[in-house]
Amino acid sequence: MASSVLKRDHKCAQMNADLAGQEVCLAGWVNVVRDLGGIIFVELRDSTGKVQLIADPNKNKAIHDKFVDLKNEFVIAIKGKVAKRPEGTAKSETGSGAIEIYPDKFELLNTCRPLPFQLDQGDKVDEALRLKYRYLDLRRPEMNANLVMRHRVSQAIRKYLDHEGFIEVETPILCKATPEGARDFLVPSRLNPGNWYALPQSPQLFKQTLMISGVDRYYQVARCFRDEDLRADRQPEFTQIDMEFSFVDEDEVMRVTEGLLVDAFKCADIDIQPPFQRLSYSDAMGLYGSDKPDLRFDLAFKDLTEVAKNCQFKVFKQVAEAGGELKAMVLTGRGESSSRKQLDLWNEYTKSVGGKGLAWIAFGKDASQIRSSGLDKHLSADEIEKIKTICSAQAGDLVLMMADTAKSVANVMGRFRLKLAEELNLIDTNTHSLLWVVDFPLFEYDEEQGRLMAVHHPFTSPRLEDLESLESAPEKARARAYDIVYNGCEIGGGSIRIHSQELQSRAFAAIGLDSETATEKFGFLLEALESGAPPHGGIALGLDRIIMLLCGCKSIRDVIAFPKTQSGACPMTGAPSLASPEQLKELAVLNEPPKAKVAAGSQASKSESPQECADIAK
RNA sequence: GGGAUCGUAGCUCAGUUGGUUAGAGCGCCUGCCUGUCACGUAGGAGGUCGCGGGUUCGAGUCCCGUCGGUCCCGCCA
Repeated sequence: MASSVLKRDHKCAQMNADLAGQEVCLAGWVNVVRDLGGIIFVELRDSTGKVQLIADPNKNKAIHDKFVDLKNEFVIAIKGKVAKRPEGTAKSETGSGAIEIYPDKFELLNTCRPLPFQLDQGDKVDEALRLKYRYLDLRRPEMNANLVMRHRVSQAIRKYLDHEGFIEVETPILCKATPEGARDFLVPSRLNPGNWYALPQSPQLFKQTLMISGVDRYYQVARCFRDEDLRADRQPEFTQIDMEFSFVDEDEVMRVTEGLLVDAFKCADIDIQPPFQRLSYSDAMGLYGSDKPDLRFDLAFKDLTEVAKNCQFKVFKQVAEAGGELKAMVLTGRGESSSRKQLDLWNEYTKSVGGKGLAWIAFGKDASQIRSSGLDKHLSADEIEKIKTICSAQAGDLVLMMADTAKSVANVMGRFRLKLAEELNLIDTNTHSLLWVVDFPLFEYDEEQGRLMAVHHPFTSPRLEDLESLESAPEKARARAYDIVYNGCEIGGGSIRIHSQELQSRAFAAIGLDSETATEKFGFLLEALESGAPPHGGIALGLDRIIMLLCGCKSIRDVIAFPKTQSGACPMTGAPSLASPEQLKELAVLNEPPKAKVAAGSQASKSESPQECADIAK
């Protein structure tokens, strides 16, 4: 087909009644054809919107003859006069719905085969199919809008960071594997047989190095790679807004991040007010059972451990004496309306997520009316009154309680809190809750590996007052780390780094990284720290998640142009696929005989014999 | 690694206790229709019930396995 003769001079969204009488040239896709037998209406869609074209056989026979053959998703260009729609036929008062176009020139730029799914039903179509034909999926205005939102936010962020004195620096994709953290993606090195690059889990070490290089403030819209199992909000490759600052403290990192988010949220017409609330990790866990609490609703935990300690109810008392906790949530006004069946269901839920069970007291409107999970038999009236007081419960309220180890109470009640909020519709979707969670512990004991692990990463600075405990009680040391949480989602996190070689070595030692291994893995960093490293710190924001939330999507796949399925496959291209024996040989990669399992949609690889690949292993 | 759930026409789905020729809406094809905007209307084509095995006189339906999608746990500094 010849290239376009007609030259587009307008976009659909520019059409309005003010252009009536003017000649315009538009190009786009046929959204729908409504052929009434005589007159034909064609909806033209481009990246900005839709506009109605008319072919009237009495007015322009030639155009009508061509419009008869149009089908959905044909690509056309037209030139014609804009006309205000006749009285009573306008679709909207303003914009392109108020006008229609009578083309007098027409060019068919491309046809379109019958498609595997209808674009106007895209939101209902199986996601595997959408991914296989992603170009069609993205053609849908809703998906297109997500891409535009992502672009706008990225632009706003770049502009903001430029103003704040950041420069964008690109860091390598082919990196060195790191011992801590997620599983690495590995890339074989042809030039160094048997050696492997790792794809970066984040540009962490490079950005710290840049600070030592005298780059005052760095940022990057950085692709990161982690070979872990996928979730609705996790892809094997994802994008971070990665930042690092020289000569900085927590307050400045937070100020800059807050300003950045203000500008980003503005792209979605959401106004947020800095400074954001700050909550310590221990308060977050103690009050909400989560290190990323959703504060759009309350349901904060009340601590009843004192009551448990002194009561005669064995279940409570034993837990309290063993160092555990008794905690409660109060459901206002649900004392009478919550049925036994409902409470049983909740009890079952808490058990299903690892809890030991739910105790409850329902206070009736009349003070003498109390229902409970048998607690009135084990607790004195005095103790029940005490519970009521500590919980600030009123007549008609329901108190839900759990006794267990602190860790289990936080975990189970934290989840239960979210379930209740959703089930009872306690979340006001118009509120936007942003908060900082601070004072994370520096290390956490890992049962599996039998050693301490860095909670954030091993370059995180301890709080100055906790320096001593690095050796004496490392699990008590708090980190100069911070997470940013939006509506219960972690959208970013960072820390002030260690900038002294001596302290960095102590931190490595605390997680059992001996100096030999540390030197092998991070020798360059330790050397760099000795070479005039400025104090520095930074943060990384999860761009995919932020865009997902701003777009109101349930999965980051909807805001990533070409995402992967839960098994890490790309149904459109067929990645990953088997490598040829020649490739493997050249890369000096021996492979196990594959079990003939081929990733979804992997057409290219189907023709290859797994046995062939196995042969060169010998 | 584990749990849950889904897989029937191009798409979205229905399909009873296992029982005749597997249905609907949309899309597609062929007509008719001059102000539609989910256009209307008449007709037509279109099925490896994901795949393999089993039970049964008989399987879309029951059982086992397997592949794929999604959600979750583990995992993700």
